[in-house]
Amino acid sequence: MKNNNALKSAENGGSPSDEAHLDRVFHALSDPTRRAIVQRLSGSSGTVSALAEPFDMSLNAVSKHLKVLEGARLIKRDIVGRTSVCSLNIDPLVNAHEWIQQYTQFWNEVLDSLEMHLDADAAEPGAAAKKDERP
Amino acid sequence: MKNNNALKSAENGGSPSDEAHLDRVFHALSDPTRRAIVQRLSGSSGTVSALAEPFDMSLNAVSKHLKVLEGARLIKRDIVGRTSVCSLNIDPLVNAHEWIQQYTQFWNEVLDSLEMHLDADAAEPGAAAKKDERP
DNA sequence: CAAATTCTCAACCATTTGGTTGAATATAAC
DNA sequence: GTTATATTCAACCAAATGGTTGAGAATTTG
Repeated sequence: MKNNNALKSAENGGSPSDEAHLDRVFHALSDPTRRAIVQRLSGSSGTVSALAEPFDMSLNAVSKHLKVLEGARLIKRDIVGRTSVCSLNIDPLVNAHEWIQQYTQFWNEVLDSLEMHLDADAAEPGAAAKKDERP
Repeated sequence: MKNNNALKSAENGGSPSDEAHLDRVFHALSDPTRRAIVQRLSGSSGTVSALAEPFDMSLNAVSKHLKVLEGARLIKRDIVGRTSVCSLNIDPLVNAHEWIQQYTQFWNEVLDSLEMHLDADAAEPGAAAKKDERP
């Protein structure tokens, strides 16, 4: 198993009534503005007005988006003076990631083993694990 | 890089006006009924009524959910006689997976390298890249 | 052909969503 | 203390969502 750091943190802080939480996380990610905010916050944290600046909508609209992200626990806020600084929390992303991986992983294994059998140069066993070493 | 099969198929068939497609995929996954259907279909394909059977809602409601999943290209339908058989298409799942991975991956690397420094038995360099080879 | 099965389409309804504007709150600066 | 800045709250609105029921359309069965 890899990525166990994130997995661990997801187990700890990331499962409050699991299904409903996944609802909120996927819903939060279903909007392009909110995905852009996540993207932006993956670089560095920022205040509400800084986050709102690139978007062609009112500050209030962005504030609402931030509340949706906060509801999904994708961001946390630190109140600094009169500004509130938002930063990314990847735990719910890991939850979503894991949910999706249940299904992609199985099929990737099927396809990988299929390709292992179809590949002409797959003579030595165990080649499927080092496929990307081929330039 | 591994799992390049799914990555490849995602590049080919999975990017039609990318952003809007991600909207639809994440939205499709934000509903528990639809996630259950995806889960169910990951086992085997099924007709509309077979898929509707476990749920406490009308057949029509499930039909709508299937249409949402179809709109996100998460399922495809094969009309067999008077039944339509739905099956899973993981390409959009891989797209979503990749989007999320942009952010989880970076932090996993940070955390992994942090753990590498904290772990007592992390003496040899380059260990972070082969963590999952450890049984 | 008639009847039953499988599924979609259309209309309707309550609730949520994503946006707006305007007022209110709290902190910082003058 | 007054004014400017940063942010949220409240009300409102159009559109989308998730569900319902009832009427078709297509296919299989009797």
